[in-house]
Amino acid sequence: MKIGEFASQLGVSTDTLRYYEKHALLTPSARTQAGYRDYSQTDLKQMMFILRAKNVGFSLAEIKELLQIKFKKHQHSCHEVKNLTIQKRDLVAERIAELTRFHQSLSVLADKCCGGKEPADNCSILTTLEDIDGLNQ
Amino acid sequence: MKIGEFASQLGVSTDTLRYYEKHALLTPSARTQAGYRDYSQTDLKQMMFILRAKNVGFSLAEIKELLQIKFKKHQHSCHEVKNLTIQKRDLVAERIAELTRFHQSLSVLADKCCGGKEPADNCSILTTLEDIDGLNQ
DNA sequence: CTTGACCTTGGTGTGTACTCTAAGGTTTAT
DNA sequence: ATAAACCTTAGAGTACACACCAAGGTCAAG
Repeated sequence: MKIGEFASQLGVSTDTLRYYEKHALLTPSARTQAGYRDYSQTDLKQMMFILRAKNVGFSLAEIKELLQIKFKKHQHSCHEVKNLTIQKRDLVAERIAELTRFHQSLSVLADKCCGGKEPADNCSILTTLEDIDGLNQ
Repeated sequence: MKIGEFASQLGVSTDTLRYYEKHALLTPSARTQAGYRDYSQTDLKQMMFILRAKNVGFSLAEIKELLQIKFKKHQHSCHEVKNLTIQKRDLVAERIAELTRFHQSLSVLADKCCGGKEPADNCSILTTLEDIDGLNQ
């Protein structure tokens, strides 16, 4: 399968596939005589693995690690895989916590402001940001 | 106040201050005869405004907008300011929702895996990612 | 045999918020 | 007088995940 068909089957761009190849995530198993990339069913499975891993939040670098484990499963332990997963989950949790603090602060700000048509001279949002730390203790 | 002292008072780097100046967030009110940046108390207040806005999750681009409003308050309305705040809050909420989905999927994956020392040949995390969509419907 | 659709490589651009470097000028203390 | 510590500019590098472009080769249809 040439790159164009492969890409449209997966709903990604050909640029993405070349990018993944450059970063050693997916190298097509063959090339045609003309030098065209020739993707196989195995490549399809691997690409689906990559897309699923992306869907659960893994970065490409992390997916690369997962693939290396997947290629040599008996040289790696469940422990390793679970660790990667948990580390990622905890990182995501931290980010959620940070964004939640943002959300909270923004809600407080928004609630303070009337949101009317009048000039912003006494806008509570601006004055709160100007004043001595009302938000972050 | 020269840039070094100003920076250490605020807990930021001199690079950051030059960066903010380049991006029109904070231009020191004066220069010394030698061409050194000379920051005033007003600059200090403005920088604190910027840092507080960052602390509630605004990006530098958004802070720039806020500053432009702040400089000419009577030419802008509360409505504008509140809109910026609410838009940001909603964007943050979307990002939280996405990360929460990631967190959920990663938790499901982690719970499936024993995490033991045995080889990863039958690791549930890997097989789930290999198998036909078990996670994303 | 030519047109159009596809493919190739290599390189550049995007957005975010800085960080670092090089090559040089200034200030302060000894 | 000179060393240390500061300052200046312009420009390059970082991470992430691609998108876009140019110049050219290949392939199938009419």
